[in-house]
Amino acid sequence: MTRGQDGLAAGEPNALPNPSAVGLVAVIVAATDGEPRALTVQVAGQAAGRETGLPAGPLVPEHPTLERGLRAWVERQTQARLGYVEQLYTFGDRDRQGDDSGGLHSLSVAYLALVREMRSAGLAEASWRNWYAFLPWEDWRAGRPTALDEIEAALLAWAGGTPDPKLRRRREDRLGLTFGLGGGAWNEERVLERYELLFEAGLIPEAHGQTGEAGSTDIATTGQPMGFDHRRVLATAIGRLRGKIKYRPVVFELMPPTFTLFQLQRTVEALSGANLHKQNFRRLVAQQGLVEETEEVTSGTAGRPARLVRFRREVLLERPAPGFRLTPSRRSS
Amino acid sequence: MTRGQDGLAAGEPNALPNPSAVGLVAVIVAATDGEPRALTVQVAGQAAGRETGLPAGPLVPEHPTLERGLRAWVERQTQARLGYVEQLYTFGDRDRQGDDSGGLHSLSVAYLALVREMRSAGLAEASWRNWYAFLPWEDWRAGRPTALDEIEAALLAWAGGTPDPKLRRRREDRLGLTFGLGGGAWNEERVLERYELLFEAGLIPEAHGQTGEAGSTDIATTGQPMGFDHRRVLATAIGRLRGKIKYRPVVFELMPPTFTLFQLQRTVEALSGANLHKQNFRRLVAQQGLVEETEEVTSGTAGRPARLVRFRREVLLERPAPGFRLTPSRRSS
DNA sequence: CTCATTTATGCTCAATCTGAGCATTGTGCC
DNA sequence: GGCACAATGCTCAGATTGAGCATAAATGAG
Repeated sequence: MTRGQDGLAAGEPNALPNPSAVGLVAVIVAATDGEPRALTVQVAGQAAGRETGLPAGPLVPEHPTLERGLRAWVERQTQARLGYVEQLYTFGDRDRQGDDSGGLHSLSVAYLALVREMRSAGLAEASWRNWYAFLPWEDWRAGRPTALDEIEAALLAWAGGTPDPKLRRRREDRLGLTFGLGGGAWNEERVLERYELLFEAGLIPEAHGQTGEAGSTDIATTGQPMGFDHRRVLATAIGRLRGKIKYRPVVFELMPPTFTLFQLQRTVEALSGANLHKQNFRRLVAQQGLVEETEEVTSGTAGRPARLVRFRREVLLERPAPGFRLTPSRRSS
Repeated sequence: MTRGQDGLAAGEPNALPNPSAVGLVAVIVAATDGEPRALTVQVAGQAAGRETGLPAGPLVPEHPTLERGLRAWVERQTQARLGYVEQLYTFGDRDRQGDDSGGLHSLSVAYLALVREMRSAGLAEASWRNWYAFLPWEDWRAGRPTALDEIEAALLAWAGGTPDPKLRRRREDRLGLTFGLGGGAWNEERVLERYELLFEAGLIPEAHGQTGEAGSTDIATTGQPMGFDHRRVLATAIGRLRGKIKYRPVVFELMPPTFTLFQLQRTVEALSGANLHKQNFRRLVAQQGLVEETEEVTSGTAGRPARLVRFRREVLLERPAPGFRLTPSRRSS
């Protein structure tokens, strides 16, 4: 098992060679054409065959800092400067690791990284995938996701499927809180909680047999599975990012040097999974002073040409570094 | 080095026995009489003698989940139900671990826990300490901390102490961003960034020699040191908690079953380190529906008796689970 | 060339939300 | 009784928000 100088070996199967080893996982996010993408790799699955997963590998003590090591590795893989890197969470569940053959604990330290360009040059087995392929119920941009009809039915059945009235009540409460069932609102940040609920309810194939019930495994409804519980990591990343853009100007790390306000809006919408009121969005960006105009305007596209703007890096040094408040509109179909 | 059944051994020196081991660290927070406290223990210092630190110990694979294991351990130690547990961060800097004798990487997974009662029964070497003893510049409740005068002077000297004009500019920018120097505002959430800046500037004794400069080490100014870079963990916890109370009703985990609105306000102020406008605070709590009145009122204290209220647990199931927006007032001296 | 379509941009308006205070009401204490 | 100290009620102006209306400036179909 010789490795190069990389701490993380992306293309390789990431079955942990040493059960007590610590691993790194990265959710590397880009946004192109208004779609949110995550870098995925093909890994050796638990069963035979290969399956999709996130870039991951064992932690090697090459760099003085976890983040520094991750940064260097990702930048080499994606040929892109990392605009933003954030530690997400350290997962240590023995029952969710995928391989718990050894009795020893193994940890995965997960990171979120935002990149501007999406050339994945070199990396043969890696590809950028729309992240909603894995979590279809999270995309409300075209209105309520159709996947939710089936999901809700299955969840209600799951909640009602227990004889214990107290447990049933608790399950129903969780449904209301996470999926907005029973009059609650959809909170776009509760991505992880929704995934975990589906997992418990047996709707996630990765849970194979761990939770008694078995439900629909239609990929169009419950999304494409990933190896090693990596969908949980992805869900964590999306939820975190959706929260972050509201109070920190991190979206700009995904944008090209100059862009139009509408492109910016599309990107924010892609991340948050909801549509925004256009005029109010520009007003927000304007008064926060997040961007400055360039001389150029777009051309060739449909509609009136838009002015190109660029991110005002100075805002990072100003006030409580603002982001975007998200307020869904009814612009959807 | 026999240990009990506890994954974390609090009273014991936590010099990692195996340099590749993963450790847990916990910031256990309580609030009594309007003061924020953290549970501390005495540990064997890097040099001779004992010094203060946070409860920590090696991770043992006893529980299926990291959080579950930490929860069980803390509850046993503090004799209190943990209201809230949150993973903070995983620290992996080789140059900050305190002992980096072995070449291997060692990680510390840090957790934040909130407890209601503060009986630390049993635990001989543990004690609750006002967390501002370790970070005196973070407490603005009695007005601008006097410690800041000296700190600012030292920081300005540090920033100006480099010949490279670009580096100097960057340092000054960071001073403005974190400490509000040069016209910026004080952002109470940037606790960690402030600590790290002081660390870099050589004002933190724990940095002994790692950063060239050596500055004031007056404890009243730069706070009481901790072993193993645990002050960084504490700073992370405080910053995180200060952010959290603004949008999640976590303060209530620190309150007794019933309390007055003013006690609640005192607790929020203790955590955030800033004073709030009283009338607006109650208005906020009222319209958010965070509490419900009880029959009882206080007596024996100075001033008009206050109505006792209790937390409405139902809000956890309602809307985007609100917290407190903090807006400092000028009530301070 | 003209019109329908599409996107960009400017502006308005009412409903809230916020930050700051003023005023009044109860209690324990001297 | 008069004070000091809290608890509560209410007001008010300014800023923020959520929703639209209206207009301008391109492209592409016919």
